[in-house]
Amino acid sequence: MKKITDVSPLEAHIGYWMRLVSNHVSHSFSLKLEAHGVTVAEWVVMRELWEVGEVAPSVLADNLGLTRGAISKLIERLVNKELVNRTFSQEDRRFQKTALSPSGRALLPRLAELADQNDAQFFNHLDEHQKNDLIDLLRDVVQRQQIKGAPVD
Amino acid sequence: MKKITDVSPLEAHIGYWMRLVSNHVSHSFSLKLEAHGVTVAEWVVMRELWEVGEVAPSVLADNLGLTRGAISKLIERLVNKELVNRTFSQEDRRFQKTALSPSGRALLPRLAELADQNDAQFFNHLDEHQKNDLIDLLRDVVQRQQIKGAPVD
DNA sequence: TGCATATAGTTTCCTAGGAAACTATAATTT
DNA sequence: AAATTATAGTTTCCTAGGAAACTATATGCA
Repeated sequence: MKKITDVSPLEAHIGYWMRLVSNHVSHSFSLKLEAHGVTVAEWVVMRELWEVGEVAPSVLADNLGLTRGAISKLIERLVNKELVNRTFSQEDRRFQKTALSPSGRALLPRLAELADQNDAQFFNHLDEHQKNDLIDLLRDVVQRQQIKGAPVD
Repeated sequence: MKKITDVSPLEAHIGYWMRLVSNHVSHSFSLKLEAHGVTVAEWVVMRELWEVGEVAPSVLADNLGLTRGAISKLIERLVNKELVNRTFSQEDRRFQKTALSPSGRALLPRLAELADQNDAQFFNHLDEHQKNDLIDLLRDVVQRQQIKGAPVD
């Protein structure tokens, strides 16, 4: 029987171990990106722009699960680094479009390579079967919990 | 063969899915804790104090992988909420000891229950075998990567 | 004893994102 | 046409943690 003051060990929770691993995967990646002067959030935005081409900041916010304030500041940073170009609509002056600049497009595959390396560093000791099972399991959680967006940090 | 501008899909990375799930597990837990006026970082500190009893802030910092500045502010917040007691050493006035207050000790099992519920919400559709395999896999990564500390956010 | 060094903890500065207030622009309603 | 409402994006305020400077205290060594 379970006493009311029973406290289960932290290590009994899957979420505990997953956060511990995930934090380090993310931190390790951020160190790799740092050499290129890019943060993880900036990488995520750039990667999304690589995928979708030229879009409004609000679309990025929706796709990535960020607020508009956050995207606004991220775009600002990326424009300052000349990795993203911003163009303003003539017809409706509320609208912008953002897209990777030539240098952003040139840099992205190199950052993607770092992402590959980072994932390999943490998970390549698993065989293909284990990796697929794990991804399936995580995808299943995402689907069950109706998780939207992308992990930005 | 691999062209230099090939960019692997985000969804191919285990780290991507793990971060996505982990962010939501953590966020969901933070919402549960919010009802009790406690943040995830505060929970982690309280949970550690439950484990180790009365210790110096620096020990908490080491155990949890936080900086001393961060622990200092966390302790301050927890003391203000009267969940933690702080005592100053007479022999060596540089030293403090921190411990859960009576109300902190009373609250902790209820928070632990929320942690159990949260983990269940995300992972209880897995059978015991799957859960154990997953924890083993994550533990193995932690061990291989020499990961120390605890996930605080 | 006195000065350099080590230690414990705090404070300041910086960065980052969310919430909400705000600005600018366009569309809709009356 | 004027006023209201909706939309896109920005700015401000707030919180939080890391890095590093800083304070206070104690120890070691000359």
